Formats: sequence, C-alpha cells, structure tokens
Amino acid sequence: MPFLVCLNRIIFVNRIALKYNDEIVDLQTAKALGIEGEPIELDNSKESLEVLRHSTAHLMAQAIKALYPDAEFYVGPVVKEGFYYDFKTSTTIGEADLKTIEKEMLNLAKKKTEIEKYDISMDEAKLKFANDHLKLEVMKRIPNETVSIYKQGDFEDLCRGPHLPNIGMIRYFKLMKIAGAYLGGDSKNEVLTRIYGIAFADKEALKNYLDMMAEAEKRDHRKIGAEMKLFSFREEVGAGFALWLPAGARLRSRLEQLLFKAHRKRGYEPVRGPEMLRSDLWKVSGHYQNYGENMYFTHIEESEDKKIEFGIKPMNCVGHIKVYEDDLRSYRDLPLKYFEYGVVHRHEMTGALHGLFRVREFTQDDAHIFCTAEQVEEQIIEVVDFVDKIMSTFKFDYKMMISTKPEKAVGDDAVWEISTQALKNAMDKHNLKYEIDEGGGAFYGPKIDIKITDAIGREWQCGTIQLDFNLPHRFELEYNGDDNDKIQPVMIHRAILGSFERFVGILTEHYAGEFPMFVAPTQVAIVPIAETHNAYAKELADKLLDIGADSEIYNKNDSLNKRIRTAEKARVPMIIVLGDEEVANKTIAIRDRRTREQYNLSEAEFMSLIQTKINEVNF
RNA sequence: GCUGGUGUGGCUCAGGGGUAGAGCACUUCCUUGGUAAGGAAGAGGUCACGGGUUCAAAUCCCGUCAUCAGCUCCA
Repeated sequence: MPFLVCLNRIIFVNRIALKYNDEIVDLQTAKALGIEGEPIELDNSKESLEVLRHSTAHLMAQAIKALYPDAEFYVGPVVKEGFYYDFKTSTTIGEADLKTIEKEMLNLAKKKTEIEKYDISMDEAKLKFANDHLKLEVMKRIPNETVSIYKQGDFEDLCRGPHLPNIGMIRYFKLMKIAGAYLGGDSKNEVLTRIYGIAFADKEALKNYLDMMAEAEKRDHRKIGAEMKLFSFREEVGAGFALWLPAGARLRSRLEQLLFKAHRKRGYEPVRGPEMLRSDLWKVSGHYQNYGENMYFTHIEESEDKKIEFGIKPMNCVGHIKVYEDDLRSYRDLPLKYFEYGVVHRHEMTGALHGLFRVREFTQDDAHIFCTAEQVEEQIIEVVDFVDKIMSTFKFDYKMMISTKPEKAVGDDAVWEISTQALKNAMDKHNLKYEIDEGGGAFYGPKIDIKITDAIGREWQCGTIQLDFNLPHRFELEYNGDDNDKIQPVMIHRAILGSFERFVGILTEHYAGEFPMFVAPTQVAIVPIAETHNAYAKELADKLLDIGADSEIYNKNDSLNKRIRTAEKARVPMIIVLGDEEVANKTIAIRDRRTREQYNLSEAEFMSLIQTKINEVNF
C-alpha cells in the first residue's frame, strides 16, 4: 500500500505542533508529556508561522554562532512582522553580512537536523551558559526553577519554545534588516545587534510579502511627497520642521476647510491661543515639570533686571483653559467645545524624526470639551462617532486603545481610576472594541488613542481622546450649578486627525499619492493643444476656481504627448484636453487618468461633475 | 539621545588622493502637435559643514549637522 504510506509520510512531515487547551505545544513537548491535540501543519496560519519563525530565529542564531564563535545571545522572539534575535559579537556585523548568514542558515537547514528538547534546573542552565553573559541576563528574568533547552546539532539555546521538529523545514525566509537595540529595551543598558527576519511556509507567501514591502517602499510619503512637491525638509531650516509646498498646502487646506465645517456642525467654537505663554502657567498645568524636556523656552527682557520666561506651547489646552476662564460659566453653557488648528512645538529626539510622521512643529486638529461629569460618556461617544465618520470616509482601518496611568503622572490614583473606568464604560456600553495600553496615558489623564496602519503595516497614533480631571483642578476651573454652587468641570482633550502633518503623510501612503478629488492638491489638469486654446483653458480654470476646484494648465512648449504624460505623472485625478473642437463647441474632452479612456462632456455637465465630486464628502 | 549606515548640481545616481560626470528637471530657440517622453543649444555643483593627515583631499581620519534603519519616545 505505497499510496497510504506516502500519505502518512506527508502528514508526518508537515505536522509541526499541536493545539492543546488553546496553546501551541510543539511535538517535542507533546511527546514528553504524552499530550494529544489538534494538529498544526506547516502552512501560513498564524499558529504555524509563529512556530516556524521562532525556529528560524534559532537557526539564524545557530548560523551566527557558526560564523562568529564568540557570539553571545540575548532573546529571539517572534514579533508582528517576523522575528528577530538580539546578540553580541566582538566583530561588527553590517548589512552586507546578512547574505552570508542567510547562506549559512540554508546550509545548516539542508542537514535536516532534528530539534530536541530537554529540561534542566536553573542552576545547571547557569552553568551551561556561564560564558554567555547575555543568556545569564535572560535567566535573571525567569522565575522558574527549571528551564527548557532546545538543541539542534551542536547548537543549544535556552528557550521556552515552541519549535519545529526539524530545521530542514525552514526554507523560505529572508533576513530583512540589522539594527542596534538596547538590552531589555532600556537605553541605560548596553547595545546589542538585532537582526530582523521573516519566514513563510512556502515560496509564494515569501514572494508576496517581499513584493508588498517593495510596494510599500514605493508608497513612502517622503518619496511621493517629494515627487508631487507636497512638502520638503531642508537641512538649513532645521530637523523636523516641514516646509509645505503649494501643492501640499492646497491639499492640507482642503482638509482644514472640510473639518472646520464638521466641527461647527457639532457645536464646536473656533478659538485661538498664543504660540507661547508665560512659564508660570506651564508650572500650574504641570507641563513645566512633566513635559519640560520636550518644550522650547525663550526669555523676554522686560527691563535689565526683569526677564520673563515663556514656554512655546507643546499642547493647546492651557490656551483653551484661559478662554474658558474668560467668563463665568453656568451648567447651562456646558458642554463648551473649543477647537483650534493648534500649532505646537515639541522637542522630539533626533532619532525619532520621520518625514511628516514625526516632526518638531505640527498642527493639531485640537479641541477641548468642558463638560459636567454626567456628560462625559455622551461626549466621548460623540467624539468616537466623529472619528469613525472621518476614518471611514478615507477607508482607513483603525483600532482604539485605552491607555492607563503612566509612570510620570499628576493627580490622585483614585481620580485616575475613576476616569479610566469612565472611558471603559463609555466604550463597553456602546459595544466598541478596544485594547488596553498599560501605562500609555498622558501625564494628566487616561486616553483613548486611535491608531491607523500605514502602508507597511506600521501603526501610528492619530486621533486621541483624553479625559482630564487634573487640569480643571489645577486651574481651579468652575461653573455654577443649578443651586448656584461652584462645580469643577471635566475636560476632554481630543484630536481626530491627530496632526495635519502625520495625517497627510498617512493619506499619501494610503492612496499612493492618488488622492480622491475632494482632497487632491489639484482637481483638474488642463492640456490645451495649441496656443490658440490657451484662452479657453484660462476661462475654464477660472470657472473651476469659482466652484472650488484647483486646476493647472499644461501649456509649456512641449509636445502634446509629453504634456499629457507629465499630467499623468502628476497624479491629477482628471485630465482634460482642449483643441479646436472643444473651443468651437464649448465642450470638454476628458481623459480618465486611471483607465486612459476618453469621453466628452458639455461644459455645463463637466462643471457639475467636478462640483459633485468635490462635494461628495462631508464629515 | 543611543547603535549602525548614508551625505556629489532641484531630483535620481555614477566616479573617486592630483582641482567633477550622466539622465530627468530648468533656460532659450525650432517645432503648433488630438491623448504617456519631437529636435537643437545652454545654464547650473568644488562634491553637507568645520578641522586634521598629505606636495596635493570631493576621495583618508576626527568632529558637527542632516538623513536612513532600528532602539527609545510620541500627534
């Protein structure tokens, strides 16, 4: 019965672990404990990849050990995108060495060595890894009395598993990048070398992944931003300070206008605070003590012996608080919603700067809601709805996270507890999903963060909804209750896009620069065939401006084909070509940028088409 | 801020101890073209900045700045 034998063999070869009580148990462990469970095959499922990638990390370590015998190893976990291993060698390893390591890994994998597992006591383990100070460091963090060792050939590693049964199963992987990382993620500790890699069960999946990465690189907003002349950074201006070029500024302005209307509809009032406020205020708010290292300060000399320190605002809340204080408030006024496109400055670490995603000066679509404790829930929900309206308009996937009290924080634990619970309650009551980010809150209160994913799957925090009992207390804010009693309002800080900078960056990657009509920097590219058609082009451009559409006339002394090509490459959503026919009949020849198809419309039809497309979105 | 890369005209990049090249873009002229690069001529950089080594540096070394990847941090 050769057929059956063959089938059995396939099953045997592909089985890599078991699922037992919702946990992945590798075959080594299952055999030792006599466990049986649902089999996990070698494929691209989440469970399977976790085992595969973990073992690939070990194979990489084995290869590194073979190439660099003095290598010491820290940890090599599976992460969202593949795996990594942190280690240390006496010789420096660079990008070019990744190929060599990959080759060694393939050589080792060819030997099809079995991966064995055995347990030893912590003391034995310490003896075994006595000359690997990094492994000893790992063990310090393990409370158990016995630990497991995985062994493949002469390479042994302290590990919890699970692992593949045999290293020969590892075939489709790639080492992606090399970087430095602190031991334990603490910048006070020594720096280790970290190599990131990815692995899949088959060739196609690996290829798809690598293709996706290449596509993501093409979408990088820094690259597209330069190509489309949206924004730019210049060394002489300073790191982290963006220049918005005309096209980028037009795009941004469209967003601003859409959002302005959306705020007004929801009862927000525009306000404006100054760029810098006296440091005394930042001391009251707690920013001076808790956020000072991120702030820029300046002094103004009133007289020779009198200098006043000012802090350039890193947030807009203090300005809005002062607006609140400008009048006596009644419970009848609440909720009061102030919003501002607030320019803030934050001294981010140089290494953290990243295109428009992280800059040192940015503009938040910031608002502060002053309300009664009873109104908190409905206000939170209203903001969450607002967020959803905008994110779904742009077809973004996003997730929400509730962040709890950070190490550096102001206010009583009790207040933190109450406000954190208030956020959870609001979300739970409306069946909204969220994750918890322990210790990720702002120093003045817990928050709900809205995170969207960029082209390469990196998550970026955009919107944020922060509950704050502390600032109202520190500034002794109050309103008159119905008994004319003085009551402290609750403050909700919130931003939806987060910042125009980051949001435009994410939008750029999301659409790969091919923005929908309602936010595109230019709505229409006009290509007049000859000079005699310039007048009609200009006439149309003016009419387009009247209905709120920007256009660009491509009438340089280039061939028609060249100008159409240039317009195509500029990613303008709509291209129209004007010649004798169009001028004579007052018609428009439209070229669809994506399909390259052409069709004709009367001028009136065209105008109404553009107007519809621009107005199709309302937040 | 840390670790490791990179830094040549507006952009993309080649070159590399003896005082700089290409393509695109730009300017001018010819061409007035019906849907993805018509032709010709020309201008533009002293090789991020500062210092050092050397007879000689853009090229080697050090520092600074910027930038990239990651750590950390965050809208």
